[in-house]
Amino acid sequence: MKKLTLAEKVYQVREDAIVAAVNRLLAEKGFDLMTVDAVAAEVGIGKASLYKHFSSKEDLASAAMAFVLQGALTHAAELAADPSIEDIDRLRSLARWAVQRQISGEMPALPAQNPSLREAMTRDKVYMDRLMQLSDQLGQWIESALAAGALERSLPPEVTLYSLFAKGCDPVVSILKAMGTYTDEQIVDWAVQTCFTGLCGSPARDAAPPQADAGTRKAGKRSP
Amino acid sequence: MKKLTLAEKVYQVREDAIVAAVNRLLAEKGFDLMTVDAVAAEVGIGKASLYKHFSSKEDLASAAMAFVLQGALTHAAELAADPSIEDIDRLRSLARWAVQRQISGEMPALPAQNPSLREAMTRDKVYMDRLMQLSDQLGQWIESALAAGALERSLPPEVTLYSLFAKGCDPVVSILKAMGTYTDEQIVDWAVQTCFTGLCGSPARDAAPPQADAGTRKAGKRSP
DNA sequence: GTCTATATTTAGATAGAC
DNA sequence: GTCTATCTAAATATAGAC
Repeated sequence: MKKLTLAEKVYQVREDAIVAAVNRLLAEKGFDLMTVDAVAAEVGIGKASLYKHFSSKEDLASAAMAFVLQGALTHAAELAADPSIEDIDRLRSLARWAVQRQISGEMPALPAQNPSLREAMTRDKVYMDRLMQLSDQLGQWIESALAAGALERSLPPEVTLYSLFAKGCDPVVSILKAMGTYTDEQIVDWAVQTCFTGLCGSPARDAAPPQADAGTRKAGKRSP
Repeated sequence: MKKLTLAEKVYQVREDAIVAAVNRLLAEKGFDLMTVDAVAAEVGIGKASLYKHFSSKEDLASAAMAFVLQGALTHAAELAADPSIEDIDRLRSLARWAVQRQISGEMPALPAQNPSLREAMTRDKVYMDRLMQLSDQLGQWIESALAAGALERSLPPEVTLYSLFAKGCDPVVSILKAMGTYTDEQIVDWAVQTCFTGLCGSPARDAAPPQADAGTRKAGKRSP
């Protein structure tokens, strides 16, 4: 680690504030509806100052995703450090982390169809490095969980990997959240559950408890 | 049914062509990157003529979704007419229909976060009627499948319903399709499979066949 | 490096002739 | 109803003073 001058520290702090603002706005509005003006306003700086840090709107989005990936890598490292956890549960925990981040409004929503955005992200070495690092880690856990019989054998590891990444932008989570009927915790549980055991659940399990949803609905919004 | 004059028929045919073009362009580019100019060019008419049929870009998108819902209702009616099918398989078939439509480039991609688009769609009576009709039909099948023990009891019917609708925009399908490694049919199978039995699969089942992926990869693109 | 003010571009929407 | 040509608004990006 290089020691930073005061000016560099100030610069870095501002840049972090920018990334945080972009992160929140991307989660709220998505890439296309987020304007650079709104980012500048949220940070409290002029728009021209923004362009001294990032040379395009696409670069802003890329930096936000790189930041999120940093968080994912940190969480993955914690999971890897605990030898008592099964690999399938490491995958589950990371999926849960992604869904929680989404439901708390901190997961950028990027349109996969935007070519200029894709190009900017593939050119971002920081983003790409972290993405590959995370993919590698997940890939190892997937292989291991497959060998242990904890994952469906007929699914290629790639399919499982992408399915896990996709949980970060599950539209069902947004819809349920917008309804306001259930607690965030309950929605996260369902999202992770449907990801790993599907809508049909585990046929091996016996009948669910009679009142499975007791205490899962928000107070004051119970349906008649 | 009212009898149409020739002029009305011509008008209707052109309108159908517009909806088809919008449908394809929405699937390819998504709402934000689809321009009205591109729609006019694809149909082969002037942009001003478009606005004689639809008064806004949002209305175009809404008409495209209403058209897709019409197709879903037709498929649902066919399933309902065959008494030999289990309700859980009706749900599966409809999910498969949606994924197939997506993978063949005929499923509009609409951003859920766009407020003006949401407003236009909720104001579109045709779209809303079909949406409710389909939701009702699916809701009945879900209740019935739940009673038969074919769906996980701990999941509220709403959650299952939205999860099925969400299969129409599953990003995993797009990613796998873009990779070019697998056949469309194989990708559809996996998408439906992960939806209903998840990444872990059914623990009750015995070991999968040794070479589960035989014949599922596209020719000439087999990995080393 | 930060700001105000401005340039440029793009795309949604419309006027008016036919 | 359809077309060409145009208007307008919004948003990305930049110039130039401090």
